Amino acid sequence: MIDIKLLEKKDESGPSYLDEYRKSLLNRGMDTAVLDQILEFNRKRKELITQAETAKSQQNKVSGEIAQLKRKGEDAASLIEQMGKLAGQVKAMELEAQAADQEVQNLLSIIPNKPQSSVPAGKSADENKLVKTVGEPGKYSFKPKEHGDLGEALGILDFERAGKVTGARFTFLKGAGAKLERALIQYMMDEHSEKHGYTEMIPPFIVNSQSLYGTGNFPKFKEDVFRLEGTDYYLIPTAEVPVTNYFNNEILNEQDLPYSYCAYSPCFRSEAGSHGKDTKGLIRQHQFNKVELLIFAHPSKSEELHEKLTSDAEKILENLKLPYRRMLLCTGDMGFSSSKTYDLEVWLPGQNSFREISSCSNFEDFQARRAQIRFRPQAGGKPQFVHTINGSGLAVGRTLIAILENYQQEDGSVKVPEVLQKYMGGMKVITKSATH
RNA sequence: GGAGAGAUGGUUGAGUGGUUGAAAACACCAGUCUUGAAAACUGGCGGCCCUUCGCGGGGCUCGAGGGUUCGAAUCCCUCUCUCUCCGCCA
Repeated sequence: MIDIKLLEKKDESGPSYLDEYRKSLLNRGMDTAVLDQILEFNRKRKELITQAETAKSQQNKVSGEIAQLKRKGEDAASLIEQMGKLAGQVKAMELEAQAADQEVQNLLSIIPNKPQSSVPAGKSADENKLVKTVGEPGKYSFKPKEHGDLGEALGILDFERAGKVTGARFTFLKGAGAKLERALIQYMMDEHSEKHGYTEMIPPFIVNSQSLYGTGNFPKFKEDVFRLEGTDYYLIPTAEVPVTNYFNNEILNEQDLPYSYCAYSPCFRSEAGSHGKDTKGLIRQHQFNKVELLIFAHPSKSEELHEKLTSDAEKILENLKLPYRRMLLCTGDMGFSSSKTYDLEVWLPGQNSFREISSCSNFEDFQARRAQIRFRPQAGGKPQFVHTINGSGLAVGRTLIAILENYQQEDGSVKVPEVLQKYMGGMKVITKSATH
């Protein structure tokens, strides 16, 4: 949620927040008429509130007088009758004011965050900016295979049976594949909690609609999540949802910031609207594992901590010796709630391309405003919204893909990255004979 | 799933229809005292919204949402959550 007060603020000296926000909507390829509607509804809302509150003030005053009279044992019948009429009017005015407020909230909840000034304007992923490339794609004396073919041949991935048991976009991991997945989770959690200062967390994998609203998934992207029928429970699309809402409706102490968490969870996505996209292999599944990094930051520190969080995620790729690049997303490719996003893309020789493996965003106060997460400045001032930052550190399924494709050998076996070997019981190579 | 109890400010905890936004204590902040700290004393101390340049004024808020009433923390209804006992269960 963006701050409506900023939208209303006029700036004599330069372009106003409203002007800039309007421009950012255009950069995302969106219509800006909604802004005028919001401002108009808000003007109306204030007018109605003032009206209703004047009447209520009168009501409170006379109620007090009635109490006085009664206490003295005097007659208050005429005042009570008079108030009976006023009570009806007050109710009507309140309803009107509430309706206007609801309009404002509804419209406000479907407009995206305002990008930071360092975010390049652009319509699509083609206009994202390359920040850096780390590592060299390996040289192969043979044609590298895709992970799906490799995994099936090794007997560690089974797409067909998953299709039978559940449906498309699900997979069985088996033998060394299951072990590798587990090793990756373990390794990432250890690395972030022991070396990067995050507190481990395993959140609920099911949340209510309010939490999804808090992170910005609702109301606009309802169709992306799985709902448990007949309930207000939803399978989480990412640990970001439960963890961000961990502090919802709380006022934190300034000196306790930042709070940093690394959270493991499976993620469930309906992938509505992606029919026909990435149908092969593990790239786009309805269920996948992820280790998520999340920081509740002081506003003055959020940019710095966004950089740190992104580097922390990159460290995993570097330790696994996987070539990757960091992209700065342009306005058109950025998520709804984000003010700035870096994507980390890992090199996949089997597909001869870079694919997203982590997305690290600074949401500033956009989510905190929705979820009401604040801190009290030490000077005893008014509570302020914290900034939230999060990113995958990393998507485990896609990391497994990257390992299969980057570490494959001509005979179809796959070497185990050195840092993972101790988590794999010392296994150095995954071969077909190792599993059945 | 059955039976019961409960939800009040940062915390504990009073309060059952009329100056109760809410006693008290603790915590916290500021000041006095002190070389400093502690103790003691004094004062302050929820959040949101409308209005005002500011001082200030006003409204809402006692788990959430409705209702009764001139007036609700207090009465009624619905929901959520917590606790105890029983059943079931990894």
